[in-house]
Amino acid sequence: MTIVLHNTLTRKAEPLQPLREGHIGMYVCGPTVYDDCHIGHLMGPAIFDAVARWFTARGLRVRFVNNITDIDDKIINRSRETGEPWQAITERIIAQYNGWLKMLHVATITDQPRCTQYVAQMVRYVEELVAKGRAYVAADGVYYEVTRQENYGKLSGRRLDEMEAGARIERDAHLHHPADFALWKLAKPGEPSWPSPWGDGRPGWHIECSVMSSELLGGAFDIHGGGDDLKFPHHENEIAQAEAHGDAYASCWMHNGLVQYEGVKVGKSDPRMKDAAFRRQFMADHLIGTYGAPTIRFLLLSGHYRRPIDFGPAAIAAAKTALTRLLKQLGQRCEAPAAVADAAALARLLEPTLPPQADKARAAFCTALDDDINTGAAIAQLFTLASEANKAPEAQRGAILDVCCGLGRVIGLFQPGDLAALSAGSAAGAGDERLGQVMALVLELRQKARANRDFATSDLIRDRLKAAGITVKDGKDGATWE
RNA sequence: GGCGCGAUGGCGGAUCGGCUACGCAGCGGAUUGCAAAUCCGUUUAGCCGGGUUCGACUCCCGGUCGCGCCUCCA
Repeated sequence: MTIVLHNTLTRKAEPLQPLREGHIGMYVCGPTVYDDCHIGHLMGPAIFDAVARWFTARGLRVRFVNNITDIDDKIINRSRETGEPWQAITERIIAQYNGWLKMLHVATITDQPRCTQYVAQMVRYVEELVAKGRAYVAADGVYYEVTRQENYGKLSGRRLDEMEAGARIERDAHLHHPADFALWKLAKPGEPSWPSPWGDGRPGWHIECSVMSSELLGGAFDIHGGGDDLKFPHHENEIAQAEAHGDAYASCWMHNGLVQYEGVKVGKSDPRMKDAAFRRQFMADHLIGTYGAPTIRFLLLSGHYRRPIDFGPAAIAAAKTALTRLLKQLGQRCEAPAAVADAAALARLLEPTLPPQADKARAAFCTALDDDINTGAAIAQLFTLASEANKAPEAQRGAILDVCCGLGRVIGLFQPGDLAALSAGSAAGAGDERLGQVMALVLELRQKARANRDFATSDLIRDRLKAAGITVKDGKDGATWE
């Protein structure tokens, strides 16, 4: 077994070689908590949850750190605009964020450090950078000096002289170089602040990840993940700080593709975002409320993590249809409690003898995930397994579906309650008990009509209900509606 | 201007030097009183021009187009 991962730093696929035998330290940049969660915030955790789950199934012990930026200019500004205390904003959004992660079955995060909990360590870290002559104190804070670094820009593949030529970097009088960035920002009156040798203030954005990752995972760790948009400047600057500090930092960098709409990235300053209805399409509450959390997880995993994902309504609806079909076929076995699969659990799934085609699909599932966590190709094998189950003799069917369900669960699909979560969005009012009783009566009367071969009455009932937005389905165990 | 990524069937989206990806939609069939649902089967590919090769969607070179980053972003 060898897991191969694409490393952004080397731009090559490399075999995963844990720094510490049997263990993986993984750090994934989390959100700045100043506003309601959108799908971009959830993408990283969901994707890297699948990564962590696969590592676990392959016998590795994963420490998965996902930080929270809970102090930042945006938070301060929001508080000023709304009057809500900044701590109240961050607490509220963190609770919301964790709620969504739970619904998406993100279960592998082991640490969720907050920036404000590590300010003392950050101050110490910055002091060391200043002492080493890699940072300098200016009028409004402490800055990292990029020109003192040999290979600044190696992650994103850019050079300082080229960047200087770029028209979009504005010269700031007190910076030694336009690419220098803040390690510590001195507070203006009324702003939240922490003490430091340079005066009260708050940490810069990039320093928190360098500090928290090394605090929790050590100065050298296995994997650093995040959205593709963080490659520069955020991750580049993390590397810069860590190297100046004397740390090896992350061996492998993984970047997930970003949210798109009709082929174009949906970003913070996208002109389309000015339209409230457009913006709403990407909010977590809208997506999860409309399509169900399992659909969103499924969609996120149905391609390759490095590719962007288009969140057009048609694509999401297709994902929902496909997932619903699988879940229905798998049935009750998805409702059993599911733990994150370890090596023993995966071994149990690989053990049963299956018909050749199903066996091939099962093997292909693992191969796909070993190959840079190709969840899309892996999911395709789940469909193949489901299809093979239908073709197989009755006696083998259950065994194939058990394997299919089990494998899906390895990447966090097919969890208890998923099918219900999918229908919850569409069947408005289904939870109404009185409506349920009325419907039971209506269907009973219709059944009587059908028994008498009075199809005119039977169809009248069905058509009228259809017009009212209720679909009647005759199954072999009686009719159902939704 | 610099750096990087991509171009696959009606749509989304993988793999692979010769063998069905897969899903959605469509079509045909089974089932059904008729539908729905379900199941089975199935049509439609690989930007353009060169090259390597017995053979390329797959490798190499060139072009075209699209996208991302170079500023806040997950």
